[in-house]
Amino acid sequence: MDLRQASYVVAVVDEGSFTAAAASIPVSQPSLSQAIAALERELGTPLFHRLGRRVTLTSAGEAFLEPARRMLRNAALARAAVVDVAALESGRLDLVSLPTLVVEPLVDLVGRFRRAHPGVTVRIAEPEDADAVAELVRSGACELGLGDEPVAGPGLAVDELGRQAILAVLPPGTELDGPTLSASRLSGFPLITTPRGTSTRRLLSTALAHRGAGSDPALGVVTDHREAIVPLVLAGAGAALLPEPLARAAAERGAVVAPLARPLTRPVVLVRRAGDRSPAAEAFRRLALAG
Amino acid sequence: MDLRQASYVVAVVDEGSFTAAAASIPVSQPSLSQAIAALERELGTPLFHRLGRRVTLTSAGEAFLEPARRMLRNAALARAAVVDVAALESGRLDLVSLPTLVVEPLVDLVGRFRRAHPGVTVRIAEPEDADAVAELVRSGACELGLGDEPVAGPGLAVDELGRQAILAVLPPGTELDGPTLSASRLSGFPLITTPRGTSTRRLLSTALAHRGAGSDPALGVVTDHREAIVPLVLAGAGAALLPEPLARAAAERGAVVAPLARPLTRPVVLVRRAGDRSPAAEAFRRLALAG
DNA sequence: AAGATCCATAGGTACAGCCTATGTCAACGA
DNA sequence: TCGTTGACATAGGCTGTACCTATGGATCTT
Repeated sequence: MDLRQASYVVAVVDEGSFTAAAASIPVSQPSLSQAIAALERELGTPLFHRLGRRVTLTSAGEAFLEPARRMLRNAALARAAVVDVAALESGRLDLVSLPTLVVEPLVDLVGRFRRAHPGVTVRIAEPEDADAVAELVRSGACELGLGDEPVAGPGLAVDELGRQAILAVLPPGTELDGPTLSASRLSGFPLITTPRGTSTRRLLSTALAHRGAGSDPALGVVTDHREAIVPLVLAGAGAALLPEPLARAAAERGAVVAPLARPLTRPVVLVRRAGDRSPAAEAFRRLALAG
Repeated sequence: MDLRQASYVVAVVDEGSFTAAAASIPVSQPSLSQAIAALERELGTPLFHRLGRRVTLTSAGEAFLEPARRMLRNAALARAAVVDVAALESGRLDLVSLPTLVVEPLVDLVGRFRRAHPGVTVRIAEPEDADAVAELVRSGACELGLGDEPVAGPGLAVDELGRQAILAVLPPGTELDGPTLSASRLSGFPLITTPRGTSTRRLLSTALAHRGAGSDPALGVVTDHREAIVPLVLAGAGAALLPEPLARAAAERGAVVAPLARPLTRPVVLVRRAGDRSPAAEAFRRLALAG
């Protein structure tokens, strides 16, 4: 017996005739006939009734069919399992992440992934703006994206990994009149943020939105240099809204940090193409979902 | 991929080395090396770490192993299923049965078996005496035996198919003094039976045993011609003890039939060799156990 | 350091699978 | 009724591959 012979038998059953089966494999009809005849000779009994121009399974053929299908399925499984493992031992995983999510949680995830699969090179792309995360994933330029919006476009799927609190970061020495900061008090500060379209800027707009529709915050500094925001706050240039991990780091450098009176959080989501199932991407996703 | 290649991989894992695996298959060591190398080339990744004089599975090999084992198991299953079916479409089933069990239940079982498996020739042997049923099965001369004793000798296994009532069969016109017949009343009749060693004779001895140890019944006629017993009773030559199916038939021909005061039954058992599993015998056994 | 052991490689032979061409038989249509 | 069509079987030739023996190279042991 042979995987080839078994697959020929299955093909004949599925296609209904030797000729159609041979065409579907593809192999010549005589080759298929001979292979099945050899199998029948080996097993000592016919698997098909030849009825002139029709064939049907004998009872022996019926008995053969299901184990043969399982055998072929397991052959495919064995092959796929090996290929998957091999793909996790070499290859590349392209990620894209909002800048504010790189330090937390991305670096930890990448670290753990690299330790589990040292053969896989990880590349982390930087998006042009907040919408570019989903766009890079959609286009296939990156396999997975880390963002803060559950963008459920066609062909995209998202997993929420958790939520981050958004905190106000104020100049050193700022006096607080309570454990939290009202939005109006916040807008009393000159605000430091990044240009329109960035996720940091969108956070700010969201936080101040209830003050009045369409009114822009009073901006103190707008900069492309994200890494300058905390130093600017420390230098007294104004206040900023930052995700908790960045805000905590600023607090250690002397900034005054406080939650907003109306607590603000944002989701951390992993974006992927719905159809894609590359082993490396799948392993990364499982790792991210596990914690 | 190939059943052959997969079995080579499994053999290497089980034997611990290429050389030992090759010896166990058997195939030459270079052939096995080449076959595995070809498989690794096809899959695109090594399945074994070659560590000088030891080999261990790679992670790809680990992933390959279990599906491969299932695949091979299903291949064996497919082959066995076909062979089993084929054996039920041609071949022979040798049975042996006590004469008193041939009419009931054997003929019905054989009838149903033949209808289900018309290609299988059934041969029914006649035992020399009651012990010969088990002996013919033990020796392999017959595959299955129908008897009335749960003989659990070494290598033999039995299934109880049910129990038969043993009834007294009395000459026409006999007056009964109740719904049952006492053993002493029975032994008042001259008794008709078969020679020592037969199951019919043993039944008689069992029924009368409680009257007194060792005492033989008062025998009227002892005959090898089992089919003569009922006519002899009808002719007034004496009484007999017969299993219910035979007794009922005698009653229709005029005999007076009554159960014993101390009800007597015998088991109907199917005897087989413990190890044997011929498809025909197994099919017959299932049919018998199903009722 | 030499021997033993194990896997890989090389070279050659035989078999097995595939192909094209053709034969045979059953169903269908004129 | 007879030819046509469609489907499986058979024949012959070719190629690839699985097998073998012989040998090489590396590692562990004595």
